[in-house]
Amino acid sequence: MTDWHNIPYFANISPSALSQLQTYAHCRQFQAGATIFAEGDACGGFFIIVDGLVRIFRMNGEGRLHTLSLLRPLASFNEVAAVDGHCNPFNAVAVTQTTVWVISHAHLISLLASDRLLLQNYVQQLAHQNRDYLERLEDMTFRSIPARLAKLFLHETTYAEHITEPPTKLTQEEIAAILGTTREVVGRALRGLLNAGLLRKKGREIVIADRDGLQRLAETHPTAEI
Amino acid sequence: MTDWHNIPYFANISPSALSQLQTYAHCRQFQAGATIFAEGDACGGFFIIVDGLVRIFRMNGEGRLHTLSLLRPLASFNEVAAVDGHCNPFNAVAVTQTTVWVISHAHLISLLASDRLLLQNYVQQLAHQNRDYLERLEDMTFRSIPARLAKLFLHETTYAEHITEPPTKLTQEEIAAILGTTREVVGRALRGLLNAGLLRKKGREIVIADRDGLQRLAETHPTAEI
DNA sequence: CTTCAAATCCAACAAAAGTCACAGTAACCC
DNA sequence: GGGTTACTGTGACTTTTGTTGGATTTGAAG
Repeated sequence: MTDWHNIPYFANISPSALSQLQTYAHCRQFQAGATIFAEGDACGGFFIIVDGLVRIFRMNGEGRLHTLSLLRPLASFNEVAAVDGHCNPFNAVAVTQTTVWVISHAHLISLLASDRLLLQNYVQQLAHQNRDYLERLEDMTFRSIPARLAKLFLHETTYAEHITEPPTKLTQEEIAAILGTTREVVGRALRGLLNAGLLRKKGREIVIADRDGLQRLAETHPTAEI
Repeated sequence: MTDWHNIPYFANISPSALSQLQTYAHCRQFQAGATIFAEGDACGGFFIIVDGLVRIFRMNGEGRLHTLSLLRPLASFNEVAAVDGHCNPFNAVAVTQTTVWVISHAHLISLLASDRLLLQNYVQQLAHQNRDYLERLEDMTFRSIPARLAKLFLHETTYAEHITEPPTKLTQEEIAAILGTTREVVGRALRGLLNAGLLRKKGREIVIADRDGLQRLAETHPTAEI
C-alpha cells in the first residue's frame, strides 16, 4: 500500500530487499500530542511517516524550543541514530494523529548489508542532510530574524524539505520555534515585512507581495525597514 | 607512507581497495594562505591532510567569517561534495604550507562501489558529521557567547574533532570566527570568564581554573559573570 | 635595541533580540 | 449568544551583541 519506491532511501532497491524491508517494518500509531521518541533515549530506529504530521525538535534547559522539521507523509526521520545505533539526536512528537513505519537499528543494518543500492542511497541522503544542516547553521550565524523569516516565506531551499507546511498556516509561536526565537520577535519582524511591502495581508492570511524583495532581504544581512 | 588505516573512512578496507585508493589519490601542495577550493565551485573531491593546517569556513556577503573547522594531518574534508558531486559547501584554505591527497568524485564513487566496507564506513562517518552539525546548530540557537566560549575551552565533544588546535593557541580573531561573532565580543567574554575565576592567566597564556564551572556555564543558558 | 605590525584591552555607543505586561480578536464549543 | 481558549498586536524595558575608535602591549625582524 505504501509506495516504498517513492521514498528516496528505497528508490530502485532490489525486490528481495524490498520484501525484506516490508517484513522488518513495524506499523505504529500515535495520538495527537504523543511523544514518538525523546532526545537522548536509546535509538528508536528508522521512521517513515504514513499519515499525520510530526514535529522534530530540540529543547534547551529553559524550555525554549527549536523545531528542526515538520514532516508529512513519506518523509522519514531519525536516519542518523538508525544507522549508528546511538541515542536519538532530537525529540519527535506526533502533532496530529500519526501512523508510521519503524525499522529497528539492527534490521536496518542487516538491510544495508544485503543491498548495495540501499547503502548507496543512504550515503547520498545523509550527504544531502549534511548540506541542509550546514545551511541552517549559516542561517543562525549570519542572518537576522527578518532575513530568516523572509527565507521561510520563500519556502524554498532548505526549509521546503523540512517544513512541509506552508508558513501561512503556521502560528507565530510555531514560526518562532522554527527560526529559533520568540513569538513577539516574529510578530515584529512580520509587521516589518508587511510595512516594507514585501508581504501583504489578504483578509486573514498573509501572501507574498514582492518575491524579489524577500529574496534580497533573505540573502543580505543588512536589516532594512521598520 | 601515509597510514591509511588510521583514517576512519578507510579503516579495515580490503587490500585491493586500498591499493586502488593509492592509485587514485593525487598529491597536491599549497602555500600558506593559498585557497584549496572555494564554496560553490565544482566539486573538488575528497581531501586528506598529510601535512599542514587547513581552515574550513564560510563567509557572508559583508566579509564576516565562520570557521567550521581547523584541521591537522590525517583529518579529511569535503566528504559531502566528494560523494554527491555537487558544488563545495564551504571554502578551504591552507593556513600553513600544506600537503594533501585528493581523490576525485568519480574515483571515490568507483571505490565506494567496489568495497562495501568503505561504503559502510562512509555512512557511519556522515552520520557522525550530521550529529556534529546538529550540535553546532544548537550552540548557535541556544547558547550565549560566553557559553560557547566556555565550551570551546573545554574543547571536548564537537569542537575537539573540528578544531584540532588548542583554544589557547588561537587569537581572539580566530576564536571569534569559530564562535560566529566578532573579536571584541570574544575579548569581553574572555574577561568575563577570567573575572568569574573560570579561567586564569598563567603569564601569557590562559589556562582552565575551574573546569566544573566552565561546564556549568557551557550547559545552561543563564549568563553569569563579570 | 629599535621599529613595526599584529594582537589585545577597553570604554562608550548603537542596534538587535529577548522579556513582560496587557489589550484586542478570532475560533470553538456548549 | 456567551464564555472560554488560543492566537495576535503592541509598547516599554532589559540584555546581549555588534561597532567604533583609540590606547597599549607584544613579538618578530632588522
